[in-house]
Amino acid sequence: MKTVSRVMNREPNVRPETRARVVEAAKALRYIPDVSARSLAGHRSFNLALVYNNPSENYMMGVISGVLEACASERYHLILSPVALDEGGLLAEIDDLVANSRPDGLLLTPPLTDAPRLLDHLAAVAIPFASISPRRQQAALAVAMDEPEAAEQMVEHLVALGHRRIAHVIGHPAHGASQWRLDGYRRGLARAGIPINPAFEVQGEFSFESGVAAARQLLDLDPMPSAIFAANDDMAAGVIFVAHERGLRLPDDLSVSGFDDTPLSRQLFPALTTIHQPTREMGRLATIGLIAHIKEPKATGTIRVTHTLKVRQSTGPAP
Amino acid sequence: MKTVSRVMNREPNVRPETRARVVEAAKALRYIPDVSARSLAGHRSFNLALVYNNPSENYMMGVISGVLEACASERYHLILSPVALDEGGLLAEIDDLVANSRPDGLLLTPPLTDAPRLLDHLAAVAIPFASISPRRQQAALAVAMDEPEAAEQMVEHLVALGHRRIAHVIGHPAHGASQWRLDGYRRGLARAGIPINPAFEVQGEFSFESGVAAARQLLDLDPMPSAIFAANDDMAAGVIFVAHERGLRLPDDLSVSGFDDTPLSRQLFPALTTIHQPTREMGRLATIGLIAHIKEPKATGTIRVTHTLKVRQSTGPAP
DNA sequence: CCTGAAGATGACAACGCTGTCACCCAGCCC
DNA sequence: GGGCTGGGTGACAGCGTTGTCATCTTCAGG
Repeated sequence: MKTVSRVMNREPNVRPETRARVVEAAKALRYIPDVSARSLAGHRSFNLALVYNNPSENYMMGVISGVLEACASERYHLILSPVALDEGGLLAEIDDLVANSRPDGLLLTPPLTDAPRLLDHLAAVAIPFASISPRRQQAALAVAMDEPEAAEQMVEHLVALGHRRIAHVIGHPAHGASQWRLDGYRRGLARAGIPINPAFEVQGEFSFESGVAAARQLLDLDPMPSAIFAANDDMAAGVIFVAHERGLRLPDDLSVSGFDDTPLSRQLFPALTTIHQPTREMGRLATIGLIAHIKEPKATGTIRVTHTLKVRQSTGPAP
Repeated sequence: MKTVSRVMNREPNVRPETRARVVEAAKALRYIPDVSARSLAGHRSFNLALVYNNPSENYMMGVISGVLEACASERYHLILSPVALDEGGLLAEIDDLVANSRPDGLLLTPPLTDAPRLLDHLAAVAIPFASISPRRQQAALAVAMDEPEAAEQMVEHLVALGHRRIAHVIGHPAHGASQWRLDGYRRGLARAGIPINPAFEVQGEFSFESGVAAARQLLDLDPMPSAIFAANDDMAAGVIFVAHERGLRLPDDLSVSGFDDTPLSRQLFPALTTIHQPTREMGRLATIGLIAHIKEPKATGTIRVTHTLKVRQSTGPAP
């Protein structure tokens, strides 16, 4: 019995021949270990929890599908935990989650990756977690993209098209990505020798509506920017909306670009130039890394993934 | 010990006074039943599986969030199971799911709600399931909207704006909703005394790209339709894309409408007139119903939810 | 050939609940 | 008052694994 257990769990110290016999017998009998019994006896749940509070459904769907893929191959289950952001509620919800579902590990997405009290709390209860795009690596494991570099590259693209009056719609202040992308934007301008114009940096919060508001503000300026780089696709959609509203031709009168490459970016008119963020891959890698870390606590580190500039029709030569 | 079990499971035959004492003690000791032990001893997993194969991420996110809400309140876990559609793979994946995760019930979304071999299989292995928008009620429990009625109402709206040349982009042939919406479209025309024009019914498959293709076909007609009603929002986005491409003014030259009221519909320009489908609520109700059915197998039936016509800026008076 | 170490195997007791069944007791009927 | 019914309570044996530890086997080295 114990030998079967060893074989099913890929543990060492079983003769290859014995192992083969067990595997064969299991197949013949269609034997599949019972998850409940395994977790009761083994003190682990084979559950991972994906904790999120993210305005963008498209982003989450990408992450989720990657996480699911990895979970399936590692025979773990995924618990989705949408949570509130306010600190009191957040900690209570996490406690609830941990008490009830006893996940073996957590996956955090921005902005939860940087909620100090949450991180302290997780450290206190000693539950391993992996972070996707954290501001700083505080998790055992992190998956990240070079966001400033990507944003800089977007500015470069616009500069190459002849733009000099390039505006930026900043993301939600609580997300690390907002700062990174803003930094990249500024670096891009600096590299092109374009001075920073404070009026061209408008605060948004990653939502479509905030993009609309920012665009109205920017397009009221005189001279108005010839290109607007929004920190995500949803806000870029808001910018495009306002541009259409005002009868501007895109990209002739105004270039617009986004960040994330969500499905939305292909469905807008004109199709949106954006940075492809491999959300699915990030979810997958974070999950695989987390599971490895659970099995072998010294497996830690940061995994880097690469972005791609997707040039579509929403950007063109400066007027 | 058994009495505690009864209290925690809200079983009858415990004196109110005893019950209160148990509840109090549980709170004082922060006692929370162990899920693994409960499922091992009780032969149920407290897992529900949401099985889906759906092109629309927005639709699924709506359903998922409703399902999660219900799961949280009923203390169940959700397992997400994206599956292949081809029959061989599908059944194998379901078997795998059932063998490994032993869910207490399944939630099906279109088009899986109508895959005959899948339904037979589920009946054979005697696992309860609930269907969201099934073509016919074959599940113990179904949640549905009056889709033909909703589509008819959309046509009515267009007719009221003076449109007579109203085209329809049909959804994916495997989805029951496609037929319902087509039926509703035809009923709407019939009621307005407008003859059906076969050239105005173009097959799509619910994707943005198929909407683009359908739109090109429809806008090449002479005379072209003055309004295009697409069977979902993604295809409507495709129609809007092509209309912009051709320099048509919306809604002055062409009215466009969709179905589902996904977030996309508010982010397009002009904002899309569509039918609001309460996906979140449908997910929630299906889940609650399924859990009720698991506890009490004679709880069956169809739950109706109501739609709403959302008039936005993509439809206007006929030219 | 013997010894010892390391590898391989298996016996057994948990793990923390629930189903079953026995028991107790109050209240009711005759 | 005796017998019966049914609600309330709890004892006990699993549920199907894994961790621990004992035992057996193998093989290298003396």
